[in-house]
Amino acid sequence: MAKNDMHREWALKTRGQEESGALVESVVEILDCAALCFTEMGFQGTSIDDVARRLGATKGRIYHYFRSKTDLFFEVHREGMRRLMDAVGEAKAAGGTGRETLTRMLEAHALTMMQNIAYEAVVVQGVHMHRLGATTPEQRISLDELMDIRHKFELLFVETFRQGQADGSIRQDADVSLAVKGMLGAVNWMAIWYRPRSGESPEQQRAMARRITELQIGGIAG
Amino acid sequence: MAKNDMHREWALKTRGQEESGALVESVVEILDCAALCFTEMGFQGTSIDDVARRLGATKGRIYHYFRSKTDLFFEVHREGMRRLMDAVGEAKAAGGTGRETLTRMLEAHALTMMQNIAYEAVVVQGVHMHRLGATTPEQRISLDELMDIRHKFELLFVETFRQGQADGSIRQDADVSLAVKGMLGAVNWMAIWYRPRSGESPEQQRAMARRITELQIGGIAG
DNA sequence: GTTGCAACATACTCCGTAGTATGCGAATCC
DNA sequence: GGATTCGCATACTACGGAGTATGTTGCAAC
Repeated sequence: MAKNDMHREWALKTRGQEESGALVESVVEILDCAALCFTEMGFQGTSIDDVARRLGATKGRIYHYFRSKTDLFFEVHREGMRRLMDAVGEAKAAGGTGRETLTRMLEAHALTMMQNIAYEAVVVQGVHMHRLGATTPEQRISLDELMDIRHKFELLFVETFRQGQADGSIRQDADVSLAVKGMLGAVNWMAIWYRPRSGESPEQQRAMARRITELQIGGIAG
Repeated sequence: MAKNDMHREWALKTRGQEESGALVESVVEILDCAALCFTEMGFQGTSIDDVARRLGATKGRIYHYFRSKTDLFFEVHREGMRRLMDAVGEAKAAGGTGRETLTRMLEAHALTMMQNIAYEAVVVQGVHMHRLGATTPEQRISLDELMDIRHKFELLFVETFRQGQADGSIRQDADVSLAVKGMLGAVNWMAIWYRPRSGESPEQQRAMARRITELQIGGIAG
């Protein structure tokens, strides 16, 4: 029952400055490897030893920082969501019509997906795992929290969509919820097919994000 | 080394008539339960005993028809893809402009997703598992075969898209591959969020399929 | 310079689960 | 009507992998 609880603590603040540097670095390294493993082999398909091997370390190192495999997965998920939230939130902050804002948000979403493909693939997986009934109560709390964030994320888009309908930049006759789910689906699906081509420049990624976004906003009608 | 190979054989013909009825029925029952389990708990999260319990039977019944858990998963995947292919293929067969055809295909895709949500959720999962490196050579062949079908499926849309560009019903300036990936993503994502509301009529489902399709074709611009 | 703790590594335990070997009643064949 | 095969159930094995208990090393503080 040793209360060595550095375990969870750091995750909560997650941003309380440099935090002694080396410590954070070690944790981030674990998260990175875990994200890759989970992405390639799935949650259940990944063993802690797999992650450790990839780290060039052993289980000990991982269990020193994370209570359980599920916790580790959640932390990767959380980090992925945080990056999405940050990018989209910033895009929403700048002004413009609803449609302009929505375009920027979607573009930011797509770009974040591409630049953090491992983390975001885990996020997608986590959403899919949503109805994974059999977990400990403690873990279910974490999962519910993540789903709550997810919901807030979707709400950002819904709000902007409605704002666009109000200012006339977005068509009135659309089912908002369905439209947003469709748009987000198109971008989220990138987690499945997108893999960075070697030597792909940020500018190329940005261009691709713009193109996929533009199609979602403007449709394909000729 | 008993060569009791009813195992795989039936799957290959898969369509050689009623096939003595009761046999097929038993297999289909297994596939249905497996689809539900895989959907709810994921591939690795589902044990053969889980599927058996849901069947009100034991492992024996399952291993009598399927060589391994992976085989069972693939068979569910295959069936899901078959249903998609059938629906979309039929939609493509009827004439019209490229855009009209593409609209019908996408609608059929969406509707099939809704009406076979368990199977199609497994399909989505299977696509995600694509790069599951560590399988037996035999299973990798199955997986590659499924990915090939998947690719052909996407090709159906790409062809129609190009046809639409040729006949002027679809804008010329779009990146075809990216556009199709986006559209399919929007619909595939339904596997994540869509669950049939109790008492939902086929007509309501059809309406939803139409709406989400129309948004993908026409965009949201006001 | 020794006490203490952080940051791991090593060496286990223990249980769930895939796969197998075998049993067994009922239908089918000859 | 005996033999054989089908369609499962039962009983077992074997192993991988999550989690734990316990070292071990280095740095920091005093």
